[in-house]
Amino acid sequence: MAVNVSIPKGTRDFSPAEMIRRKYIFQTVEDVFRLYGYLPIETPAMENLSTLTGKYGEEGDRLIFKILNSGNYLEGISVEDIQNSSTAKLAARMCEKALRYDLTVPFARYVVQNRNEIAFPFKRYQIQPVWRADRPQKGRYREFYQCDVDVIGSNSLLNEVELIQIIDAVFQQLGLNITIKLNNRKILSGIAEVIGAPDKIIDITIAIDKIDKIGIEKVNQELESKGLTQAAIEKLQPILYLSGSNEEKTEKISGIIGGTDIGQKGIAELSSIFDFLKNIRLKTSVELDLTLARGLNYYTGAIFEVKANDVAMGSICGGGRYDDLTGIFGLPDVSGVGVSFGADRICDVMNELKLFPENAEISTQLLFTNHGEAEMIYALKALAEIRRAGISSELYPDNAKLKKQFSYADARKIPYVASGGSTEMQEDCFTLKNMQTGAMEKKSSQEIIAQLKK
RNA sequence: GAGGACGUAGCUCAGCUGGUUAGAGCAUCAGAUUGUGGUUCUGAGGGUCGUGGGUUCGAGCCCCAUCUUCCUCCCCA
Repeated sequence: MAVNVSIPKGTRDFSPAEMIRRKYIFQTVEDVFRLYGYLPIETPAMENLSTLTGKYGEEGDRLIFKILNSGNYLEGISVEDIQNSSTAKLAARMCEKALRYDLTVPFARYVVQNRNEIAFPFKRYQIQPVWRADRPQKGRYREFYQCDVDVIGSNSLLNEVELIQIIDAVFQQLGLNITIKLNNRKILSGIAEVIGAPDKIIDITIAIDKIDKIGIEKVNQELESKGLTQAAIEKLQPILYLSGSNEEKTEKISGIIGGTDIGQKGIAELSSIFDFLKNIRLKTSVELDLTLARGLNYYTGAIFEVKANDVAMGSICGGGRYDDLTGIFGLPDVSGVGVSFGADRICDVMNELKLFPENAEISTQLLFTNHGEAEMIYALKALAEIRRAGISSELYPDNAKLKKQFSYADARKIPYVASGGSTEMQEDCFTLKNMQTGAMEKKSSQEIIAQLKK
């Protein structure tokens, strides 16, 4: 036997049973996207490395899978280059392509490249795998599927509201209890400005994002280590302690950062989203969470995150508004907003909660047993007839022992087995066995169709 | 990038303070039963104990290295 075969770290094979579950999620998500008027696109698995670098922050750049140039990838690189350049610089010279890290940046590139053919506002969805050179662990893979919905070319906050509706609809259909967390980058910028550290916005947001995990003490320590003054940290405290209803929180934060232009804008956006939501019946609660930061650099307005209520798992859906992502590629003043559903994590959560229907993997309804040449032709005729009636059915390919053929039906959870031997051939019928009850009855192919159509 | 745990049959695992030929359950295949599965009984196949090195008369077990998987941090879907 055996060479030791395996697949790369953080990647997975999917069995038929798993694929049925995954397809169920993809189908649900896609149906909702279509219902809201979004259209599908796909982009290549690989992009030019330069398209991707610099969009995801320092950490993100490190996690991009790079593709070594074909041919002599060392061409033009000297020993001194290797000794003196950073690995990132060398990688840029040896790798002009990379695997996509998310679907938003390739989408922005697509929009810029096809701007003349696109009718704005452009509503698209995209369900494809992405790759990250991260260290795998629970709910974290190196290859995983994102299901993105975005609308680009519209500043209206209605889009944010629509995305919240989509999130609500998807998870309601999947039967998952979730919480939608909402925040706004402008509010975070306002906070940074008020406490006199506008350049520290990223450090601040990353630190306060951790408040649930590591507690206020450690957050303050981290802020200090990032070079924030004691006075600034002091000013930040009431914001970290904020509690109450969304309105109460909005009011309090408004009192603190309402003086800044950017802060005021952020609050206005947030309030108008909440105003919209009052008129819509949602099953899920939307919660203002000022500690929600999200690391991706390109967000400028609303930011979303969805967590499953009953399972410990990272976010299963996230996104936000990006005002200038296309600007980087030469198409300024086009704002977009979108969210991404993490299909793999959703699948993990649903598995843990046993939310998948038990008999989802039943595909074949009827198996014909095989008794030899003449009987095979006899069965084949009926098989074609039954398939024309839309009943998924198959004929066992080998004249094996019946025990084996029935075991196969059993293993495949096929509910009915039809046998046609010499006796049945004379009467122009089959013996149909109900595998659950064990009952057997002689039936013509038409009667079989009638029975299984029920 | 930092830290921790695991690795024995296709799968889940047992294997005593180091001691003959490494076990069990499930799965697979065959038979009991030559046109009827899921229950039962009998039998069979399947292992360089993750890999490499070391200690020892002797290593699945101890030591070192390495790889993998899982988990935590960082970050994220």
